[in-house]
Amino acid sequence: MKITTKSHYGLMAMCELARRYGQKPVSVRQIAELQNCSNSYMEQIFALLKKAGLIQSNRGAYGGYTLTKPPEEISMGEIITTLEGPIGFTDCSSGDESNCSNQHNCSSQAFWQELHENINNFLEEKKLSEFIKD
Amino acid sequence: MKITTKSHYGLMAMCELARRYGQKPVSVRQIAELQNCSNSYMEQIFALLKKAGLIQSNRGAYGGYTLTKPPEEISMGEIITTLEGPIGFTDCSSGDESNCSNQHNCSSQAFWQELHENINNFLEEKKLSEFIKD
DNA sequence: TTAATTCGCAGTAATTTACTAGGAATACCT
DNA sequence: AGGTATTCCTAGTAAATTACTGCGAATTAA
Repeated sequence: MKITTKSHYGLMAMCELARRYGQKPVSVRQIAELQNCSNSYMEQIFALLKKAGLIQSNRGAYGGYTLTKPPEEISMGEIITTLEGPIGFTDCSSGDESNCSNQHNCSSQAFWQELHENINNFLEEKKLSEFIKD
Repeated sequence: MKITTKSHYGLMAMCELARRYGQKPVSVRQIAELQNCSNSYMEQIFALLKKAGLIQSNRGAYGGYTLTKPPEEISMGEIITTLEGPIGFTDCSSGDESNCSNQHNCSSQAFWQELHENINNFLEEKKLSEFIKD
């Protein structure tokens, strides 16, 4: 149970955008430099966040990215699932039991479902605004 | 944020052992068959669980594995971290900030730590006994 | 002694991660 | 109009991890 660098970089980037919410767009380059990350890789992360509707872009010189809504309205769940993919633990934990080879005796699927819900609830309640420094 | 098949199989196996707690040892083969999993692979999973002290083995014919303590005293956290490795999200989330390239502005590490704690607490409180069928 | 089992180690194919690279499209500024 | 800074798009790739397979030795109950 690890998270990938995409979430790591991506969340830091979202925090930076949140710090500058309401100001001019921030370029990928600025944020990539701040995090010792290559432009290309950071671009891909921003593309995911944009596709999910969390940020919007301005192309061309002096362009960059801004949040689409205030940091109070962005949940950590939105960010993490965008970057990490849906939080699923087993085939059965998401409701589809058809792939479960041990349907009759399997009591562990109930656990995966509870864990799933616990994490999702936590992530939905936590908002980006709670993690802005200064 | 996915779990691996090791946890999937391993937890099911632990549930089976829990169902038969106090009875004769259960062989790897029996459990592997139940789950459409190869003996070899299941053996490796059992080896991890044994190394962690969660189960004990009896070698030779009519041997197998049994839980080392009652299912009420085995937390899901013990099982999951044994099979999945320690639940760590970033270098900084575990307290060591030395690898964090953006120490000064980084407010996201606080979040990883909170998530970490949330999951760990959940896993520590949940006991294997809650997920025994019949 | 035989059969059933754990134990231990080696190897490997498939998948995922974590990038790198290059160029096209767009928009601001002079 | 031209130069520069940016997003956008796609392809490729090395390294790591996952999910196994296979073999053979050690052990033990019957």
